[in-house]
Amino acid sequence: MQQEILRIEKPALFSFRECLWFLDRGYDDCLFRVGDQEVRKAILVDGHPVLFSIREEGRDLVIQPLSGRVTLRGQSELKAYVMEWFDMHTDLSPFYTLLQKDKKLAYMREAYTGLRLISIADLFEALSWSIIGQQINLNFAYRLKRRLVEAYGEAINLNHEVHHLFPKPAVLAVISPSDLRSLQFSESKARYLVGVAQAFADNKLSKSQLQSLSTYDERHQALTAFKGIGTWTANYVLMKTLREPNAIPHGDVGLLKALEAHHIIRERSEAQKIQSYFRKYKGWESYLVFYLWRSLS
DNA sequence: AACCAGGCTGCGC
DNA sequence: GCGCAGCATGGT
Repeated sequence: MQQEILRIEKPALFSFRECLWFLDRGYDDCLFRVGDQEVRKAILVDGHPVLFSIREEGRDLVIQPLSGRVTLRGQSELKAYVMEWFDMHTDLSPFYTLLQKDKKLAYMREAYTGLRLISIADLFEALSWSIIGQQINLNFAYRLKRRLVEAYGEAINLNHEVHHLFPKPAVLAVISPSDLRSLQFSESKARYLVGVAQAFADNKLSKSQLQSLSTYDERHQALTAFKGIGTWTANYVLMKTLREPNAIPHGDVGLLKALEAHHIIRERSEAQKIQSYFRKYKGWESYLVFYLWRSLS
């Protein structure tokens, strides 16, 4: 059953190719598949699993549902999802003006033109992913995520390809942390993950509840109240899911590495220097972090 | 073979 | 309030 395609007009300073490049930068992410000119992904739309592809066509991004039934409401939901995934609402030009003034980073304007801060729209997925990624190298982190997703997530099969959705909180809320030990999660990491899943299942934590808080500090605090969510994780999620423009995952090893590589700091302990550097990017801190991450690949 | 990876908690001081 | 070991495993 071929379904109706959806179109989104691309904003200025948007490069689908740069976004795809970032998605496919050498890690084994199990939640989408990047092809030559397109990406395929499965998500829950209007309560139903839907597999879709995104490609470019002239001035538009074209979304093609590949399996699953998309209702009329689902269509606008799917469009909204894609716009959020690639941060298509933001006007990047103020950020590029700031970059231009920065001798060390001005090259990024040309090198990464149109790269958008790729989001993780789902709060539970973002928290799980950042808990998984704590302290270990990214290859290992992606492997852990794949094991978790393949063990507990729904799957859509199409043309001998399996497309997974991230597990629902309700599913992970009722497992035992020791079940995750066999996937090579550490004991504490397994506890954090199940604990967060239970918080979602018990409705003690949700994206909308977080969004209803009025200040950054309140949102940050609401997150760090849970075991396993420290300041790095909270800021990572505020950046990737809540799209806080001034979120900085302080202490992030990748960020520190990139700052060293650009001779912005000499040592990783120079917190003051980092703070004053970011002051020049007020309102665009998270974009700066994202572009610095991009520079590592 | 140590040492570090997209950190965090719990402990001792 | 601050420093530090321990965590599971892979890569260098």
